[in-house]
Amino acid sequence: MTNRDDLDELDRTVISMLTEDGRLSASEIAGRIGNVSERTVRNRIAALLQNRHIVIGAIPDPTAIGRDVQAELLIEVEPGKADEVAAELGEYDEVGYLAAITGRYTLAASVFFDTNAELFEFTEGTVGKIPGVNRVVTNMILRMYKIYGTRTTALSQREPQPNGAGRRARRAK
Amino acid sequence: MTNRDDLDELDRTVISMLTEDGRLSASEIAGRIGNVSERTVRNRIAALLQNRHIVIGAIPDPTAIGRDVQAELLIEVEPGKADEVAAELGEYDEVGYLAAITGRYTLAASVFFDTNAELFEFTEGTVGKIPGVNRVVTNMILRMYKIYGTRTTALSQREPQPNGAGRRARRAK
DNA sequence: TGAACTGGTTTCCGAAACGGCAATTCAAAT
DNA sequence: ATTTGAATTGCCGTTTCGGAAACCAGTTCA
Repeated sequence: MTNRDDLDELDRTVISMLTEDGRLSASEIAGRIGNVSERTVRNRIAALLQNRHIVIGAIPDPTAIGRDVQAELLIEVEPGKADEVAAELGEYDEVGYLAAITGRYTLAASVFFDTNAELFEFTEGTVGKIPGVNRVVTNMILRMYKIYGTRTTALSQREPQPNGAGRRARRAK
Repeated sequence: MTNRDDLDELDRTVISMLTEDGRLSASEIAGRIGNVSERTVRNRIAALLQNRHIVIGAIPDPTAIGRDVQAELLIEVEPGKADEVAAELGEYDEVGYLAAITGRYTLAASVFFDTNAELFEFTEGTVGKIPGVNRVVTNMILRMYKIYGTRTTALSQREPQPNGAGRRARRAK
């Protein structure tokens, strides 16, 4: 299982660096920190991933990839069935965020679709029919500012990364 | 600026693979796809990053790193000031998610803190005092199931990644 | 029609990073 | 002080990366 509270200073430093840029090399990280061998950093990263303290992944800007229909769902679930319903919802990769909360509703979720029809089908046809779901409130997301700690285009109108090229593709294979 | 709708099939495929594992090598990706040179994949990735279509980063499991106090904020903002307030809130890295929504409230946010005191200080001292903010509703997050498309420990009780070591650190440097 | 152009793709290459292994060092326990 | 389990480190062959130049369409313009 995942242990908490067993992260030391080094782990936290590594995590915060990787949060900024998940593709940083171990040697780069070690270099910035100092007094740590590049090999150790590599070990730590491997362990962090292995224990699922972190996950390294690409976070697409939803609108940039065509998922233009975004919504926040508030779901009222019959008492005692939250975990169950959540497990079911978690299976859909259109669900980007899902949590149990206090207050009027039981679950809060962020969902991304290509079309309104798909969203409707999801709320009505899928969520609404899960046993234990008593109510589903849908609030459309008008603008996404930040998504998992990462600013989206709505907020990041700053300079592009000082990275590689900036060409765009036209022909696919 | 960030262009949308200029992603072709290859881009989407690459993105979906990187979403699963942000550390996949270009050659690995190219290999799985076929008919594409490893170099091209590398070019595409560079472009995707450069245009901010995607961001690759480590996504820490909040509870795993000690951010045990998580909450959903619903914020009512004076008409016309949503962007402004959002820009301000987006600066805080305790804010992991932020979006403008339809419905009773203007903004929805997910925030992570180490202690209740910090959360309180944030809602009362920070958010509450931003000009244009009329109301702040705080719902505690009792359980996080999924965070940016990635299942958290609450849902991911499956096998660890077939990765490197599983040792744990004890001594920091 | 064909030459110049443009922009992505591909190849090539040296430098850097990675993964596995074994030796080493450290800290806690006896 | 000795033992012991675990993390750190160095080493090495393999893989991956970054840069530059050649390559190849499709497009524009004479």
